[in-house]
Amino acid sequence: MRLVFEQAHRRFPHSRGAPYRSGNLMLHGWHISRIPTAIDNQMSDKTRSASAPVVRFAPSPTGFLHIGGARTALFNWLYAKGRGGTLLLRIEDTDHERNSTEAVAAIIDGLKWLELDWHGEPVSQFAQVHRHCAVADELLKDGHAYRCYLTPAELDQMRKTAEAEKRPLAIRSPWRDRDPKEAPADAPYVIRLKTPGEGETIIDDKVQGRVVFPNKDLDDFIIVRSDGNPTYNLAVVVDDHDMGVTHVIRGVDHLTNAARQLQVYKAMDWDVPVFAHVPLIHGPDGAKLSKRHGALGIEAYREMGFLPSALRNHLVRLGWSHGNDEIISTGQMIDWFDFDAIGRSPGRFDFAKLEDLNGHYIKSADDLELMQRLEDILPYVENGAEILERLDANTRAKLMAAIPSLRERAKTLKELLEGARYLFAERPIALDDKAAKLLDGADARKRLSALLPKLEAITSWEAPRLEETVRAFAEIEGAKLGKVAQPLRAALTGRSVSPPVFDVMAVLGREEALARIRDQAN
RNA sequence: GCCCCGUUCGUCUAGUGGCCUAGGACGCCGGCCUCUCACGCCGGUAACAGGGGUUCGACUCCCCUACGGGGCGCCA
Repeated sequence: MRLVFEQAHRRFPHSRGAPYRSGNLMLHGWHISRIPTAIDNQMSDKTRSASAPVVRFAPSPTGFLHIGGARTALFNWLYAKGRGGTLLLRIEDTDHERNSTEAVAAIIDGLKWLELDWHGEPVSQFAQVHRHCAVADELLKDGHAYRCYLTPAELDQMRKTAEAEKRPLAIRSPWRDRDPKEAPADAPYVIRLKTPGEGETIIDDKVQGRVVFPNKDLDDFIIVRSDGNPTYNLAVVVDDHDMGVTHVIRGVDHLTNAARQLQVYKAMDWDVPVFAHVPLIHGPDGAKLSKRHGALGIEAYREMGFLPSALRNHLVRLGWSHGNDEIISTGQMIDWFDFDAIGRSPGRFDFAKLEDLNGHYIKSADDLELMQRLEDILPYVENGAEILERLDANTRAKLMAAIPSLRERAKTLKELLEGARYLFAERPIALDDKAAKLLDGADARKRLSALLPKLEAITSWEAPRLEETVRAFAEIEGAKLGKVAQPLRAALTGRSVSPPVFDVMAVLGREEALARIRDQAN
């Protein structure tokens, strides 16, 4: 399938006049499709109410879905869901050299895991080159753009001069007003947009407010490269327009692009979408997210044992608020989310808070869902393979039975699994240092021996009955419950920490529990 | 360097001129509960970057400075 995608890229060389492409691409089981034609749009327009927003999430497939992208996707999704709108997914793959099909798969996988759905098939921006070029030609024809024959060396010189004079570089090519007939034959050229040069470009941003850019600072940016490929700033505008996008919600790093893109909208006389540029997310130290810290792929969070609901909750609270609400269900998010409550300053990703949130969601999750998620991450966690090996009908039932007591003390699925290890341990179970110490005292093992017959006499092996028995025993012994319960815990789990011992015994089952106690009694 | 944006407890934030001796959450510290660990509960620590204005009154409005961030590609 990957081949198909690569082939398609090859089939449409980056030169003018490549054949128009139709049909869809398949990749990792996902269709990457063309933007529907105008006729298709008319059809789907009927199903959309006039006021319902159309938003899009447009990641570039240069890597995995990172946390900032995930939040952008979430904001778009929430905005659409809350208003009966549509979320579209477009892969910005025009820079074929830096793209990878693995990245597309990772992004799609990440979105699916986060449970963010979109409408239709993901769209490949690259598949639209011809349309982008057609628009560029139109711009050229109408005099809104021009061919520029400036060489890299000349550009470099301009840059240096600007720097020396300490003024910003705003390229206004001499070719802007030159007669095209003077153009050197066969020389490579780029197509630049003829921008106003004077006045102001105003972005009325839903988050950033009214942002004014002096046009003198906006240069005649390139819309088509010398190899005939359209650039990003042209492609987004054309695609957003063709896809009927009404609201562009993306990171602030695109704010200055919005000013440039606005020039394209104006030149084409197209409706301008509503812009909302949301602040970025920083790493724990306040610095920009980098690969070293913070900028993990979304799948890393899954492997750390976080629930998508918890991640969504944390993500939405980063930069957006609804009064003092902290734990916000997806339904509430959808109802409440709007631009006016988005702040303008960047937030930091806080693992401690995510863990706390995750703990809440683990507590309230459905047993079956939890079980499923647990099994899902088994391949990725330490000792997971071991557990996976021993997971059969019997152990699965035990795990299921233990979940209520385990979930209370776990902040992540990983911790939950860690707490469940006693279920999978094989006799004689190994004691950790603290557990060994609990059984070290002169009385501990003796007590276990004395307790054994009482436990063996129990007919209904259930937590309340077990507790009753042990408590009565402790009383007769004149010992505090802890003096009996702790050695018991050590014998049953090999550790000093576990869910309540009576629950442990119940979950383990009569035979296994008694056998473990016998192993440690003298 | 130039352009744009920001700055409330350690962190995420509430706050839209008087309700603020600034509230919540996470974290941290203490206590209670207790068979361990958690949970839960109670209590504590801790912030309006600095300086000028405007106003009867500024966390809230304006200006400057400092600091932080983003952008300034034939990347997206």
